[in-house]
Amino acid sequence: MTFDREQVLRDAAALLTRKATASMDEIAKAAGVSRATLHRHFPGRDALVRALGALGIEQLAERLDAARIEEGDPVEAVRRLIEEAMPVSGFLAFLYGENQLYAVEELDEGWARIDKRVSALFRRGQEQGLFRYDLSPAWLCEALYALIAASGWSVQDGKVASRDSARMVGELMLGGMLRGRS
Amino acid sequence: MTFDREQVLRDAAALLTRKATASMDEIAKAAGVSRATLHRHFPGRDALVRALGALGIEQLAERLDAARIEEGDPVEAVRRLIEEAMPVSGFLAFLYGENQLYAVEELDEGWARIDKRVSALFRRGQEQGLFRYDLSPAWLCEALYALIAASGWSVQDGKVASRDSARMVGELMLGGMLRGRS
DNA sequence: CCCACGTGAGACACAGTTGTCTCAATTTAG
DNA sequence: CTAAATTGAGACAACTGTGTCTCACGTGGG
Repeated sequence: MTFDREQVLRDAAALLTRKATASMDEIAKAAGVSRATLHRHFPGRDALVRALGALGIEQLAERLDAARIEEGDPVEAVRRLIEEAMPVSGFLAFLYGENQLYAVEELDEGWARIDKRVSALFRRGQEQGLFRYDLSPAWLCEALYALIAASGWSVQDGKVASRDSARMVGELMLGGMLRGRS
Repeated sequence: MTFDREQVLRDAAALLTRKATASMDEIAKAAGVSRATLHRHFPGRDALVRALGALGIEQLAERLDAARIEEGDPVEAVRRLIEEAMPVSGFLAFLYGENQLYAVEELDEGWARIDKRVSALFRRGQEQGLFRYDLSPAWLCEALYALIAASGWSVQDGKVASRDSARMVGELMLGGMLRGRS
């Protein structure tokens, strides 16, 4: 049967986010392949972790592109960002978690680029008088990633319905950061 | 010199939250003791993890008590809760993260009790017409833990000033969940 | 000053995991 | 149907981390 590299990396990210100490054998089982096959495609645990980090960065960047966060009304851009990020919340949780499974410069750089774009969106909203100034863009970024990751876990744990998750994150996040409220 | 059990567990929690794969030697170094001493006080990695989980549960419960979250105005109770939880955000991040370093029933039970009290606070606020109904207590709990944990990391990373962290969490959280807006 | 207690350092045996390899079985493509 | 490609299973060597132990050293109390 065919080896679905992307699916294996998704499964690996999901497991490693919850159990960073998972062995290669456990990862292989979670991905539905054998340990030998995993080793054929990734020459070592380190290579596997780097590959899933790189895929995560790539897919997150694609989601930001799809959300067109540099365009239009910042409030709507934040909503689109949340909507688009949900399907890759597993990768976001992995990358954001900084669980130090990786210490790869190119992943740090990739993450920094993503963070910069999101931070710029929050700053843009503040400059337009839409978002509160007293909540720093740095904090708003951290909060957003934490809520998206948390919602991914909540969906996985059945605590939140998948179709509700973007709205729940969006309402809480935007409700807290919009200006013009008491 | 004296062995400060609580400080060692705090240091261990801080390291393990960021690096779940940290070895006993790394944990010992982070705590400023030798691996032999760590093994003298905790008969194994498993015992250490259980001990820090138990301490975390105990201290979080004490913080909830100090915050008196069952009393008075729910909005003020949430503020007090956030304020009191900040000093133990490291333990919260560890327990909430469910990184599966532990699978100890008594820790799960302890966490479930804490979660129940926090959930009851959100429900009480909803019943009094103060908090939005469309954001479930389950989600509000997850979001709160995620934001408190994130703020702990942000302080540690220098992205947020320690004195600002409770306010940042509180404004975002309460701003998003209060009724009578937009 | 002396003794008891506790720690750090390091050695050592053991267990688990990793990485590699081989072979049989399965799948896929022609 | 056949051949090539790929996978699963398991063996094996090497490596890492754990848990235990011993000894020397430092600290504190009497």
